[in-house]
Amino acid sequence: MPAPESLTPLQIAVMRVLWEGGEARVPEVQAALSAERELAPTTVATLLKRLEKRGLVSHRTEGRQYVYRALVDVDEARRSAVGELTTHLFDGDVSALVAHLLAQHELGPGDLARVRAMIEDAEGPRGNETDDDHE
Amino acid sequence: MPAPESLTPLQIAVMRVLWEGGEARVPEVQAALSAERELAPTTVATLLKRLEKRGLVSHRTEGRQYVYRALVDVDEARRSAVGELTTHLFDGDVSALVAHLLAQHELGPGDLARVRAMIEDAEGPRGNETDDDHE
DNA sequence: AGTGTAGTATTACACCTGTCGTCGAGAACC
DNA sequence: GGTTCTCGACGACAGGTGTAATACTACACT
Repeated sequence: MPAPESLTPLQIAVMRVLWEGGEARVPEVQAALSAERELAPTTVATLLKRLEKRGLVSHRTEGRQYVYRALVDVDEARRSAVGELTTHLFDGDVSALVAHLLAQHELGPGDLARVRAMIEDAEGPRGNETDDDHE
Repeated sequence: MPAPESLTPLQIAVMRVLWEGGEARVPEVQAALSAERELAPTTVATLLKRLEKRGLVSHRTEGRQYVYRALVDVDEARRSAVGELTTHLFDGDVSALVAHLLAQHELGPGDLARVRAMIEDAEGPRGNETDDDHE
C-alpha cells in the first residue's frame, strides 16, 4: 500500500477523522474538523478527493453521498512519518530520536517511568535481569 | 528564533550542511548535497535565498560570494519537527511515540539497551530509587 | 581597456496545497 | 410539475516548492 508520503497536518486531521470513525461523509469530517478550523464543505470535499487520488482513502456511494474510509491505517502513517523524521533529522538513528526526547525534556517524569516499563517489557518478556533490577 | 515551521526534506538537507559546517557557500552546499541529489548551483542558491527569506539562515558577504550560516540550530529544528509529529499523529502524547517505536520494532535490540540506559540515566542520576511520582 | 568568468539576481514553470465559488443533476417538497 | 435543496464535479486562485535557464555585474587577466 502506498507509503503515505508525508501528509500535511490538515491531511492528517482529515485522515484522523476516518481512522476514528471508520467511515465518514463530508459533513461529518467537516464537523469533526470544525473543532480546530472552520472549513467550507467544498473544501473538505476537495481534500477528500485529493486524498483519494493519492490512494489514501476510498469511498463508496450511499444514495447521493460519498462515504469515505481510509486505505492506510494509523500505524502505517505513523511509521512513515517517524521514518521520515529519523531519516532526515536524526541521521536515521532511532535511538538518537529517543535521546533527543530525553535531552529536550519532552518526556515528563511520568512518561519516563512509563517508557522504562515499556522497554523492560520489550527487552525481556522472560525475566532477564542482567543488571541491577532494583525494586 | 522563528520556530522552523516544518521544513521539507530538501530544506533540511540544506540546513544540515550548514549545521555541520558552520558556514557554507553555495558551491559547498551543492557539493554536500550532490551525494543525494545533483542540483544546479542556481537551484541551490535559490533554496538558500528562500530559506533566508524565511529567516532560517542568513549570510555575510565575502568578496563576491555569500557565506551562509544557519539561524536555527539542529535541536530547535528537531524539537519543532518532533512536536509536530507528536501533535498530529500521536495525540500530543510523547510516550505514545515511544510506544510506537517499540511496537513497530523500529528499535533494534541494541537500541533498546542503549535507550534503557539513557532513561535510567535521566530518571535518577543520583541514586533515587523511590519512584517519587509526586502528584 | 576589453573580455572572460564567477557569482548573484531575476524570471519561469509545473505541481501541490489550502480555500472556495459556481454549476449541474438528482432528490424532496408543495 | 415546478421550485428548491443537496451533493458532487469543475474550475480557480494565491502561495510554497523543486528545478533551472537567463541576465546582470563586478573582479581578474592579458
